[in-house]
Amino acid sequence: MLDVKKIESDFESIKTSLGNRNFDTSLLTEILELNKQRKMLTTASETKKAEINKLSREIGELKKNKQDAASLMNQVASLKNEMEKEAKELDDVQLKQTNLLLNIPNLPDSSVPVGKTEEENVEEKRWGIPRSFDFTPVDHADIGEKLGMLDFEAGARITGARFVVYKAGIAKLERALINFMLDHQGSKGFMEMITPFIAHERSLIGTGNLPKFEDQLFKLNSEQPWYLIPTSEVTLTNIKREQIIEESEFPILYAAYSPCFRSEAGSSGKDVKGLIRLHQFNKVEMVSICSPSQSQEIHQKMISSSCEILEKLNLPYRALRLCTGDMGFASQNTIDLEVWVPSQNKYREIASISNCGEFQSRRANIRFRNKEGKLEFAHTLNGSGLAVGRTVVAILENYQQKDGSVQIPEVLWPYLGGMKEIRK
RNA sequence: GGAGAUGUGUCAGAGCGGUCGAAUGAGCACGCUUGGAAAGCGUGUAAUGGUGAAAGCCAUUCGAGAGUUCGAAUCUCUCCAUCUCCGCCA
Repeated sequence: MLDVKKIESDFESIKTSLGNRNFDTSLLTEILELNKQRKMLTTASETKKAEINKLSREIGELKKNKQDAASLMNQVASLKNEMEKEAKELDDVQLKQTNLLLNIPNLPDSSVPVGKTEEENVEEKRWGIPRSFDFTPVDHADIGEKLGMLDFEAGARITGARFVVYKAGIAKLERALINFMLDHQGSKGFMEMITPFIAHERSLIGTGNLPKFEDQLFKLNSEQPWYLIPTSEVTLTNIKREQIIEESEFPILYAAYSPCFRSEAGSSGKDVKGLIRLHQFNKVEMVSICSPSQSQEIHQKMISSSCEILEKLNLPYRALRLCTGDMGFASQNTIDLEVWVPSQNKYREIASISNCGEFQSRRANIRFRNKEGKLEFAHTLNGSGLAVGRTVVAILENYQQKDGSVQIPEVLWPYLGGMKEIRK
């Protein structure tokens, strides 16, 4: 959430910034207008309330002395009437303003390239050389199905399209990757966590998934407004919701494995085959909560940590700095990692690492006490480390053999009881 | 799921419906004291919003929300969380 005071004082630059995100900036004008009303109504109703409070004290005095207070009470009654009307208007205005604010994305950092679409993302790094095959590489879904270890039909039978059943060797590979990734992140100082996989509305507002992106979430049919989490970024970040943190605890570094649930509304026809786009997938996620002065450095740390995972797995990848038009709602600066997918002959997203600045902590009210003893909003960051299903895609495809078997990256051998390849 | 209890500031813990943003401890900060420290003494110790150049003033906040009342931490209702007992389970 943006600071209204900032919108007031830096109106033009914020307008440009959000324009670069393809955002309809007329909302900003509306917010300023509401803010004027808000201030007026606040002053008006508070003045009346002050008067009422004063009279009430006088009434108390009179009553104590057994004197007649009827005329004062009449005065209060009529003041109260007006005050309540104004207070109600104020509530309306405030609600409207908050709703608008909750729908405004974060401001891109000055280092973010300006651009309209993903075409204008900037490649910052390329690592590894895509393998040249002496046969035509098969896509991962076919590899998995031929091995009898990825069962999309069973997934559809149980639940529906975009669900899968992992079996035997590939199920083990998925589990091994989770463990490997958590161990790696742990070695970089990220505390391993297990969080709920269901979160309530306030948490999802905190991270920016609500109110704007409700159609991308699975909502439970429960008494409480509960949702399946789309990523454990939600739960990890909200661990500190409404909390005041001592600066000495910073930087907080968390890592968690969780399944992620996404409705994928609006993506019909995209990546219909295979593991790339499922309603449920596994991910290891990193989250950091830190002070503003630390956040850039932590961002870098998270990026290199995830890069190292790909390097240890010997998977070719590239890093992109997302342009203003392609960045996520809550982010002010995002690096995507894309892994090489031979069957598609291109790089596909496998991680997204974002610095959200104080955008989320304003929504979730995550604050810390700085050296002067004053309260300040913390910075939050999140990043994949990594998407596990897509890592399986990359391993199956990049390590496939002509006979349909798949070699296992050496770093995973200890996680698989010494198993070095997957074969039927 | 059933029964009961509780929810106050950084923590512990008071609080007759009016002068309570809230006693008292502890903690913390500063000062005095001391060769230095401890003890002792003194002072200070919330957030958010409005207004103001500032000092300040005003409003709101005692788990959350609604209500009763001229006036609510204090009364009523709903919800949430925690604890104890019972039931049911992984």
